[in-house]
Amino acid sequence: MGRGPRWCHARFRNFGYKMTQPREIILDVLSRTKKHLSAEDIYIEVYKIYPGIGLTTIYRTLDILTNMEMVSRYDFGDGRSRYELISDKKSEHHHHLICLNCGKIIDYNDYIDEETKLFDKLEKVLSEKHNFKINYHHVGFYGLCDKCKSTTSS
Amino acid sequence: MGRGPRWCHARFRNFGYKMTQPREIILDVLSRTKKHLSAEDIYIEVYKIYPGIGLTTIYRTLDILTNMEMVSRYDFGDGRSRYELISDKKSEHHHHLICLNCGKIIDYNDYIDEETKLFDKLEKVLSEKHNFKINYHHVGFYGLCDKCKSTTSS
DNA sequence: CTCCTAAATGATAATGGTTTTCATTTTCAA
DNA sequence: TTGAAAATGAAAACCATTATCATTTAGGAG
Repeated sequence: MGRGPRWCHARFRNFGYKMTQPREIILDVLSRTKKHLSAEDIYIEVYKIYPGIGLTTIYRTLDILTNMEMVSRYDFGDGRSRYELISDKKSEHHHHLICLNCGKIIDYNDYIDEETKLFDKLEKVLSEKHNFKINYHHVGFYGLCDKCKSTTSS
Repeated sequence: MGRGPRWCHARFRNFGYKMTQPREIILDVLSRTKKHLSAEDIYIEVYKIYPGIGLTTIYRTLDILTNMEMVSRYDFGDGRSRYELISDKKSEHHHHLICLNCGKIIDYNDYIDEETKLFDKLEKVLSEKHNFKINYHHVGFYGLCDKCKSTTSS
């Protein structure tokens, strides 16, 4: 997705939105990380550059970006949503390992071709069978990471 | 999982929990539905049979059942968790289609064998590669259901 | 069966992420 | 440059979930 500010500006326009400084900075923060940031994480980063920012604007911008399909929203079950810029590169498609103890998230794309093949087939079959328009899918493996496996008593 | 009250009672004991009437009723409600109930949904159902019930008990029991791996908790992104009794029958293993507009959830198990095969392999590879103990995985397809597809303007 | 203690319960209050409200500021096309 | 629509941010509201705590209950010991 990272085609620079020019491209983003046009895209915002196309969706009937205006490009503003807060939005630019939020996009910038998202593009500079590989982590899965929460709204507050993003707020803290944006605040360093633009202290006038309000948490509300973060939420509103993330909603817009999600609707524009520039950002994925994930619910990993820790009570807050996490956001990730969608890459335009197919090679960066990935899914997640989520640690139930510490919340650590690992991206993986092993066997992604096999997965893609199966999921393409599934999407086709399911969308026809249930007359369902599928926009995207989420896959997550939940468990205990390296550290928590040895630390946790459970 | 539905091996009757006798079996559940023993299982509770084994985990150091006591079997109580609220817990029995909650299990009963869960076993009588194929839907993906929220805590409040469950509260409403239990209330019909046992009006003394408190919402706190629903949450606590669901936590216990989740830890005992008798129940799956899902976050489909609508701001509330949903719960589903885990079946002991392999044939009832399934994943979900979630409507982003109305929240309708459809279970599917097409190509579940192929999926299982791929996921078993993935779990093996990923758990070794990242030294990660995988407990379970979630797969969800998000989009618009039959009705919402024709209704929604977006 | 009766007691006793730890566990469970439920009413209430608190928490915390997210959304709404609304007066003010900003964008951008004319 | 200007004006109308869109965006912003501070504050309050919302609402699912969790913590607190006094009371009740389950179920093993005797």
